[in-house]
Amino acid sequence: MGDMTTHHPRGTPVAVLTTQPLDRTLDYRAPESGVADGAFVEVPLGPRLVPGVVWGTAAGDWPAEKLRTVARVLEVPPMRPAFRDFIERAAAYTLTPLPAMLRLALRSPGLGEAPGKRRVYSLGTGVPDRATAARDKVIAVLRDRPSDIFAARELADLAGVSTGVVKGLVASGAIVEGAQARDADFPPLDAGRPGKPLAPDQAQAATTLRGAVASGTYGTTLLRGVTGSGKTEVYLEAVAECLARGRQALVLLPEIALTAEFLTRVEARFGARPAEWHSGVTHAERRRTWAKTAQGQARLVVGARSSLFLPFRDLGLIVVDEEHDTSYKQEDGVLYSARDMAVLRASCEGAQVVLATATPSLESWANAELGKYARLDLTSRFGTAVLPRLRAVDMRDEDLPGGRWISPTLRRGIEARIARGEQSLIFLNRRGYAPVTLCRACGQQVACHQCDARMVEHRFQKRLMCHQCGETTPIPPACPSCGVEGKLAAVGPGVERMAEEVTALFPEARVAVLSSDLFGSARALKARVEEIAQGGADIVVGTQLVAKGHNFPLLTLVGVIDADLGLQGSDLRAAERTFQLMRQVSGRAGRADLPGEAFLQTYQPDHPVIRAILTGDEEAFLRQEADQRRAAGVPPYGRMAGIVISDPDAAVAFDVGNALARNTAMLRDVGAEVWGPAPAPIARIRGRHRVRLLVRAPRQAPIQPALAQWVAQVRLPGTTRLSIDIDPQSFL
DNA sequence: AGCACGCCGACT
DNA sequence: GTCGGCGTGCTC
Repeated sequence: MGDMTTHHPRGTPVAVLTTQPLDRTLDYRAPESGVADGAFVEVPLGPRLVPGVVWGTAAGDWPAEKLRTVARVLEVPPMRPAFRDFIERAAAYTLTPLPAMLRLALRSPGLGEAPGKRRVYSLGTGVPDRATAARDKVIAVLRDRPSDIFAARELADLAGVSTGVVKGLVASGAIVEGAQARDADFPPLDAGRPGKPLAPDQAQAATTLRGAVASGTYGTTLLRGVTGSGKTEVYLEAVAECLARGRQALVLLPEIALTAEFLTRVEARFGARPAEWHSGVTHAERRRTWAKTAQGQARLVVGARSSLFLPFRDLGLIVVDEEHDTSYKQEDGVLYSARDMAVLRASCEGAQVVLATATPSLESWANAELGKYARLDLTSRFGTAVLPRLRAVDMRDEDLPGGRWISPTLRRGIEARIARGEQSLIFLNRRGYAPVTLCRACGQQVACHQCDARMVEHRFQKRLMCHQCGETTPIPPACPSCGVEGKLAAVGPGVERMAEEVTALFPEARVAVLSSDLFGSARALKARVEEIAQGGADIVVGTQLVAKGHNFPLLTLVGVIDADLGLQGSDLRAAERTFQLMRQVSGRAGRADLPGEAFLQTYQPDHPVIRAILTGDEEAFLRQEADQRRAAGVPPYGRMAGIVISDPDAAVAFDVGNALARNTAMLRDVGAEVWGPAPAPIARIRGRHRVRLLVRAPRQAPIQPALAQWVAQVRLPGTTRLSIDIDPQSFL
C-alpha cells in the first residue's frame, strides 16, 4: 500500500474490509459525501449493517449493478496508511484472516457515536436566596478555584456536603450548570520537567535512547538492567524526547496489576497521568482514549498488548516493559506476540522500540547479537542496594519428613529475618493447596471431566479447580472413581499448603498468601500488596505473581521451594523460563539498603541451569542456550509453527491431521519439515480433543504462504477448528 | 459471523 | 401432512 490517501467521489466503487470473516474485501459504492481511504464506515451486508474500513480502490470483480452503497461514514479520523499496512503485515505474519486482525483495531465501544455528556458545575454570578453553612462551603471551594469546573459529586466531596446542596445553588444562579463532553482532552504532559538524577551508566543509556528517538526512524533497542537498576527512569527519558518532538508514545506492560505503580511514576516525571488502555478501563474511558489517540491528543498511552491496535496519529516510540514476559504471547482472538507486533508496528510507523528487561528472552538477545537490535546494559543497581546472595539448598542432604517442604536451612534463614524484623518470601509457582488429589482406595487421581488435566484442590475456597478450563466442583466426600469415602488425599505442595506449613513452623508470624485466584479484583490485590510493602506481614507465600515487579522494601530473604519445578519436561524453552523466573524472584530480595539472600531448594544442584542461576553469569547461560537452539534448528535460529486441530471427537481431529500430513510438498519446497500429527501437550480442553502438527524451517524460509496453501487443502468438518501458531511458546 | 435454504426423521 | 434438526452456501 502506498502512502497516498485517495478520496473516492460519490458513486465510485471502493473496497471495504469488514470484520465479517470473509477473508477478502467487498466492493461498495462511495456514499453521497464521497469517502477517503481508511475511513471507518458501516456497510450493508445481507440484512445487516456491519462495521468496516475503506481499503482502497474496488477489486472490480463484482457486477456494477449489484453494488450497494456505503451506509455511513463514521466521524473519526480515517485509519492511516501506516496503520493499514501494519494490519496487513501482521495478518500475513500470523496467518490471521484480515477481518480478524481488523477487529482488534475496532475494539472501541461506541465507535463513531457522539460522545456522552456529563453535567458540570462552575461559579456563577447569582447570589443564593438563603445562605447556609453548607452552601457557604461550596461557594468557598468554587471561589478558591474560579476557573475550574466540577462534577456534582466531586464538588460536594471537596466541600464536605451532599450533592443536594450543589443542585440547590443552581436555582439562584450562584452556580451554573453546564454540559461537558466526556471525551475531554487528557491533561498535558510536561516533557521539559527534570527527571530524577541519573547514575552515569543510566545517563549514558538515556542519551543514546534520546538520540534514537530524535532520529525519527525505526530502530529497536534491547535495554537490559537488573532489578533496581533504574530501567524505568532511563526509558522515561526516551518517552520525554518523543513527547518533546511532538510524537506519541506507547508503553506496554504485561499486567494490569503493574500499571498503578507505573502511573504514579509517570505523574512524578511528567506532571500528569497518561491515557490507559486495558481490560480494567471503563467503556467511557476507553472511548475517550481511542478518540484522543486518533486525534493525536493523547500523547502517552500505557496499556496491555491490545493497545498496539490503537489508531495513533503519529507514533514515535513503543516501550515493551518486561519484554521476556510470557503473557505477551496469549490468545486474544488472534495469536500474536505483542513484542514482535510492537517491532512490526514501529517499523510501519517509523518509530523506535525499547525492549526493557532484567532477563532478556533468548529471541531478543539473539537479535541483539545479530545486530538487528541495538543493546544497552545497565550494570549498577541503584543507590546502595546490591544483588542478593544466591545459594542452593541441596535437598538430598536436608532432614525433612514427608509432607513438609521447608528445609531446616531455609527455616533458620526465616527465623533470623523474623528476629530482625525483616520480611521473607516463600516462592512456589503452584496455585492451590495440592496439585494432585489421590484416592488411597483405588489409586485414581481426580481429573477434570472436560480436560486432560488433574483437578487442583483449593482449600481456602473449599473446591477443586481445573487450571485448564477454570471449572470448579465442591471437594467430593467420596472418590469419583470408586465411590469409597474418606480416602481422598492431597499430594504435593501448592502455595496454600505452604502457608499452612509456614504457620505451623512460625505460629507467631503474620503470614500473607499472594496468589492470583485469591483476589477478586486487581484493586484488592494491589491494596494487599501495598499493605505488605508497608510491613503488614512477616512472611509472604506467593506464586509467580510476586516475581513481577512488586517492590517490598523490607524483604531480605527469598526461599524458592522447588527450583527444579520448571525444568521438568523436555521443552527446549524450559531452561530459559526457569532461569528468568529464578532471577526475577531472587531479585525481590534486598532492594533497599538491606542486603538480600535467596535460597534455592533443589534436588539437582549440579544441573547446568541451577548452576547458571547461582553463578549469575547470564551471558554464559544465554550463549549456551543459544548454542543448543542453534544445533536443534529451533527459534530463534529456525522458524516454527504449531498447528492445532480440535474437535469433540478425537478421531475426527486425527483424520484432519493425517490428511494434512499426507501432502506436505509445498512445505518441503521451502525447506520445512513436518512432525505429527500427535496429541497436543494438553490433549483435551473443554471437551475438545486436540491434535498437533509441528513445522520447522530454516530461519529465512518464507513459511507463511506455504502454510496457508497447506492448510487450505483440507475442508474442515463444521465442528472442527484449526489454529496456526507462528513461533509457538512451547516446542515440545 | 449470521441468516436462508434444503433435505431427512418424529410428532399433533 | 408439517415442525425442526443442523449441513451448505452466500453476503459486495
